[in-house]
Amino acid sequence: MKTIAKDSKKRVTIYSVAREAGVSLATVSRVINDSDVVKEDTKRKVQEAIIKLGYKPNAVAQGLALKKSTNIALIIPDSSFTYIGKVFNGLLDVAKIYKYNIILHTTSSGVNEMNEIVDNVIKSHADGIILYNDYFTPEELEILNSFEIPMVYLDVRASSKQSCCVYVDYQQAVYELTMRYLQKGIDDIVVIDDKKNPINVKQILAGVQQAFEEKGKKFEGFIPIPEYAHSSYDFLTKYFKKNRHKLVITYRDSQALAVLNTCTENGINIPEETEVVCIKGSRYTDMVRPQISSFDVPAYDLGSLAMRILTKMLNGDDIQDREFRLNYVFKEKGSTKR
Amino acid sequence: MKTIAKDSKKRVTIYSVAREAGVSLATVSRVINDSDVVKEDTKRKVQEAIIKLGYKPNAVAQGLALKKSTNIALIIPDSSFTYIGKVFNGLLDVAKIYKYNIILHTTSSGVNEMNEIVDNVIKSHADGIILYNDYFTPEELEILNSFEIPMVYLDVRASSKQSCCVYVDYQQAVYELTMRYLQKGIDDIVVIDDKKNPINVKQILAGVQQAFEEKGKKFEGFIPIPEYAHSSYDFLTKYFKKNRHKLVITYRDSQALAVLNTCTENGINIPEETEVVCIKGSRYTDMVRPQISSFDVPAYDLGSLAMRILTKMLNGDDIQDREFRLNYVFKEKGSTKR
DNA sequence: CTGAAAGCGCTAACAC
DNA sequence: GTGTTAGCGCTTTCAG
Repeated sequence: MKTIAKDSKKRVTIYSVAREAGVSLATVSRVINDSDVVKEDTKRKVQEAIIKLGYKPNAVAQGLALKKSTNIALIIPDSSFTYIGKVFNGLLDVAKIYKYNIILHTTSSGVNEMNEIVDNVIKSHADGIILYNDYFTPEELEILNSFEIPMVYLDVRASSKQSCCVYVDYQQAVYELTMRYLQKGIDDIVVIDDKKNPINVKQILAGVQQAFEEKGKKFEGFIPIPEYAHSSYDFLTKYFKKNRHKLVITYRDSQALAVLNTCTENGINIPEETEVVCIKGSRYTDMVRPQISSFDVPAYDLGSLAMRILTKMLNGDDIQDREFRLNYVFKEKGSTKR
Repeated sequence: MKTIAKDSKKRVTIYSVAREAGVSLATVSRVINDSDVVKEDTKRKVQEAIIKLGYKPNAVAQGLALKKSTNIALIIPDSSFTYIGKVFNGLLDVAKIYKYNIILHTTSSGVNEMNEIVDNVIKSHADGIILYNDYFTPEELEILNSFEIPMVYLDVRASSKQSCCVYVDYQQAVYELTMRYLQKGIDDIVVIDDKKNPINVKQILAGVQQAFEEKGKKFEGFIPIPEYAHSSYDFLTKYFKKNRHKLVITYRDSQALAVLNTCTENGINIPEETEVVCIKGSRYTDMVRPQISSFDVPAYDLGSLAMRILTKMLNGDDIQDREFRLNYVFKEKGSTKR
């Protein structure tokens, strides 16, 4: 029995299917695109041919014809990954060298590689962009915007005519937190810098300052991480050997852990003498002892909402709100007093 | 002064550049592909036009013409992400619904969606595949392999004619570890199950069993996580309230933490009474107290090597070895005795 | 050294 | 309902 050679290495195209089914390629196209004008009978024939040949439409060709690639660029700082992140870093570095795109675009702090990324995003004809918590300069954003690709900022409050954002109001969260302490008469509050999340730290500072100002005080508790420090963990370990404060606010879980460990090891009781709050709670803030009080951020929703909004934009739907705020919950644990 | 309308929303193509430079599109193509046959003078003209118009080649069209997409599919279980992973989960779930491909393909345990993933990978014409630590069934792999797309397994030891692997020999690592304990006369050793990393657990078990067998003993210390358990963390928390062992081996950091916390809270001294080893060390295994002894796995290298090998395969280079083993280092910390 | 033209696989008018 | 055909933007022979 002679069939279309199944062992031929040639990828099966819409032509082969058409031939096999004895119809034109237009008809096959209609079938795979669920057009309802095709007669039930022909449709069946085509579908059988598709299955028989194992045909799968070539998305690249579809992309060319439709002028849309059906992929979206996700731009994200490589520092955002934890363990598995390292694997990604490796993958992506080399992929970049060899010009293979993993459409996960990561940015590394310092290096001015934004142009390269914009380039890649444009060339790959991403239909939309999701930009996670990153520090593009206004000029770079301008360039990105000039291509008028729908974009949503993730975890950052910013928007423009072509973009929306999904964010958590860290400023408000920290404002409320600070306010509670100030009302208790506690103002020895410090905020730890986080080079990897400058935007968030800025928001945290804004929240603290807002509270201080409202109370007629001046906030001076910002603790920068010096350039020479190996890591913020190292620096904090040293800093808290000598200094103590009533309330320490950190963004990342690892920083909160550094404070926790150092204080404990130096006989400073937590939370009696020093209280610690981590803004971005994680599984780990719950797994250490004492557990670290933190904000519960709806990470999943942040992602899904961003994507959902982007698809709406791509769909040409009318979007009234451009900024979507998600709520947080303060989880009071062992690192703060009741 | 009249220039090609810069405010026209139409994306600039190779034609526009050709017109602007007063050459044919073939020449432009040669220039952007660094062909050396173009006269220096024309090349310059073209390059100027490119810059003037801000031309960027359309990778989709190139993909069609060259029959290669220059992107590679990365398949990875969604459970592999930690915090940032959750964001991804959200992004990807919705992206899938709307048929937008983030070329990061994630698989979720349980659901039989492998076919869908294979489909996507094929349709998107990925030139290569990296498969991270996942549990495709042999049949599914068969299908994937049938397309003869170069593939590298990451963190799993497996290979075939079209695929290579980059892995860490967990079995050997655990074998050595177990051997040390057995030689000290300690055989109350348990291995904790990890539903999210079945392959690795299998390797761990193999290592332990190998050591036991060599010592003429039978290993019976496998602790499965029952189906009804909310999470392995919860289960372990309960289990170690009532049971104690000399050495506990876990794969994930969170499981080691669960053991650590529970033992400590129940007055079991670590490492004096119970020792804990986490196979996959992380930043967190170092950040808790006591620090958890673990294996240092070269995550970055795992990723970069995998990608490097893949590019070689895509390049048609001859590859003699198909399996690449990377080394681990045992980091002895506070959760084990010296 | 450069241009003309075919073709990559598919979609979308436009005919019939 | 279904087939024909003209692109989508680019690469690559093949002429000149």
